[in-house]
Amino acid sequence: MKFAEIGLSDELLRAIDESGYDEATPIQAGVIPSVLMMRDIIGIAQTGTGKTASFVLPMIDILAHGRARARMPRSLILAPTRELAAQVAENFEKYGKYHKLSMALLIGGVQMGDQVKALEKGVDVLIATPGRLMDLFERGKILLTGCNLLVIDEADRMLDMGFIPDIENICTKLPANRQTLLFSATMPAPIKRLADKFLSNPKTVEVARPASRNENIEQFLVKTSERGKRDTLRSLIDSEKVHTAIIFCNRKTTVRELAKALQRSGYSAGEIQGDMDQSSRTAELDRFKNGTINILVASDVAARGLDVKGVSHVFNFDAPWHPDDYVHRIGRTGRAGAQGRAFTLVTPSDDEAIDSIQKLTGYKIPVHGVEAAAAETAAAAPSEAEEKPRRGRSERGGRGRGASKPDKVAAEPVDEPKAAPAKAPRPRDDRKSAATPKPAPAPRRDDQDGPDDGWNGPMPGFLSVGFGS
DNA sequence: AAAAAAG
Repeated sequence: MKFAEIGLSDELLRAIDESGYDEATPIQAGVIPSVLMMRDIIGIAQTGTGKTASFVLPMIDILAHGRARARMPRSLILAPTRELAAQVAENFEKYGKYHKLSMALLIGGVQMGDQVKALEKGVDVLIATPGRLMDLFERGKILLTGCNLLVIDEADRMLDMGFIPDIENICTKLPANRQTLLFSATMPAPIKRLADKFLSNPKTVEVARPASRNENIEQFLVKTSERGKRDTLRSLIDSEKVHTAIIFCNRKTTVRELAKALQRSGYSAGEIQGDMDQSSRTAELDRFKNGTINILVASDVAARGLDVKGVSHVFNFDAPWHPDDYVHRIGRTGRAGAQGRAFTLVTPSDDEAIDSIQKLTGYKIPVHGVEAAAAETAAAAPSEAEEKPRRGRSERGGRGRGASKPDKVAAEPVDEPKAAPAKAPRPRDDRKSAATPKPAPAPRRDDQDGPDDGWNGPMPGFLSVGFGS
């Protein structure tokens, strides 16, 4: 469905057009008309499906008329992390450029002064993380009685982070006859209860089944050892022709150490994790988005919802403890129709985690063959001083259970690589390693995602075998 | 087991 047929204003259509969009995604086609008719919505979708625009666009038109009063925001969007809140704000700026809507972004980690000032002037759109919102509310800086539109974004993540009581609290402070939109990638029971309690006669729009496999993402397990992880990762990065990658670790300390190690090895890498102050977090994310760095080492702060265009690879340096996190992490690639590859380093102690991931997704992730061998070589002759070889040790995972069960064979062929558009060339990465010259990064569009935002996926020239379970 | 979010 075309945006022009969806019932949006001309000014908005112009902004959409200038952002390079024409066709609405399924979630947008399902949600936007109903929001314009003032219905409550339950949207079951992950980001990358165009979910954010599905509420931002109609909100801009709904809020186009009328005027905000001091301390009385007209609408409220709740997001679980600061980065996601900022991302929503960027969308309002992009699509609202022909409207004069006022907006405030209320997130922690930054000075309150500007936020309070904006509130005093009156805002049409308030975008907030729960903590800072509650804080300012309790200080009497916000009145929610005039807030007729509420969006709860990434509700399942809010649940994971223990925000549900806050959300309920906030809901009771809004007028009862408001419009409420709730978005969630999955629908666990507590979220259903929340929806039953605070939405009236909602329309449910579902575009991707939770934990269903995104066919655009090729997944692999890479067997390694605790000690061999860094070398395994480096050889993977080198052999994979990485354009842009996010590397997930389970711990903030691991994030920091790995980012440093990669920098020392000459990679153009940065980090993002919750112990960094907000300005560094934002700065690192910007460097990644604008191509100054092409590798971002991250904690799960970046696992969900983060929308960076054209991420070609996700590496799980650590297998995530919770299977849900796996789904969210790999979802940072293969977005908006592009192809992506996701590699998870597994050590023998990760068997359980991998089991539960495979159970959740119903997909047996093939083992990547070549790198496992490379890891053993690497472990026997580490390139970095801190990685002492430890000999005479079995690198075999799975306690031999699955080793004799090579059921799945060849990796699926990569789909026809899409030609990348030749505009906005990214800065080159500056790896110093001359032995393995990096391919020039594909050009990248920074303004939006889109199906043409691809890169040339390498054809895997190896066999994969099944992982024992 | 960790991370995130208020400070």
